[in-house]
Amino acid sequence: MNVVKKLRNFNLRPTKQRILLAKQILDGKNKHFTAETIQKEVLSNGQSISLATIYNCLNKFVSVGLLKQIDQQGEVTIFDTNVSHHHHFLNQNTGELIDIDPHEIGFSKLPKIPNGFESDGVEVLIKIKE
Amino acid sequence: MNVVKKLRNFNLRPTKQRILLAKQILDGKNKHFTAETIQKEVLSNGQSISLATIYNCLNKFVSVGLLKQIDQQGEVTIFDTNVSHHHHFLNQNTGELIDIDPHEIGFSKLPKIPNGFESDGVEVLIKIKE
DNA sequence: TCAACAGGTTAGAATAATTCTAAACTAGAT
DNA sequence: ATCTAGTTTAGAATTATTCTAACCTGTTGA
Ligand SMILES: [Mn+2]
Ligand SMILES: [Mn+2]
Ligand SMILES: [Zn+2]
Ligand SMILES: [Zn+2]
Repeated sequence: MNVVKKLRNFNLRPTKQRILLAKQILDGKNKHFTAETIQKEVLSNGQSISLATIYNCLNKFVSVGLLKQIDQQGEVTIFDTNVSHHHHFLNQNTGELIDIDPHEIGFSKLPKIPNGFESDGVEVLIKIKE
Repeated sequence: MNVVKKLRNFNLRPTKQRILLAKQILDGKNKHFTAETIQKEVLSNGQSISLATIYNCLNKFVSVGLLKQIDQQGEVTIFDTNVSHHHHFLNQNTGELIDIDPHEIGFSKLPKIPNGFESDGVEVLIKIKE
């Protein structure tokens, strides 16, 4: 079981629930999802897991770097399986996020970071509409 | 009363509450604030206004373009009196936003907008920490 | 001028995403 | 097999925001 190994690599006990979630979301494909949508997927798969556990697990996954958390527009937190540095299109009609490879964006000018601070990442959001 | 004129310009009835808020936030200085922080300011000024009204007014102000709404990190909505196109530093230590003039950022490369869509704005967020 | 009404305000209830509580369970070590 | 720290869970709590529905007020035009 590959997923168990991955969890162990991140010092996470491979519990039934974490394995279930990891199989669901860490399958190599990049996804954006919410806690609720994941629960629906799991339930419609005939399996079950509490929402509290999903939040516990997803937050844990984020804290070890298995997921990224994206807070944006409105009130639901979106999780992102693409933990490498990248940017997003935001489809304003649907709320859907689409990854943008960092190589597709180049800067010719950037502001100086305020004194006493250091940069902790630059995120570009390109809002699009039909 | 300048504020009344401004409200009228935006087809907003200059009610007591809107005038109070407009004086508080549309004083020419660029600010980022939440509904709660505005209420605290108003109350500590000896005046009073309900939170529902603050939300009603701020949302109205946003819908006519007097304010911008910024949803970011967590659950409180931040309003921005700078309605012109600009970017932000996000102080990760405090959650504070700092405006970045669009002239301070230049792009040497941007991705092509997906077919059937058009760009509706590019927002850069530079996360900083001490 | 002022009645009429569309639009605005408000307290408090409702909603909804997320976190907390505290009791039951389990993975992994010895 | 036993122990323990870590995990899961149902349901309660929290909290930002919106809704409800009754009351109020700015504006207008007779
Ligand atoms: Mn909102
Ligand atoms: Mn959160
Ligand atoms: Zn992404
Ligand atoms: Zn700003």
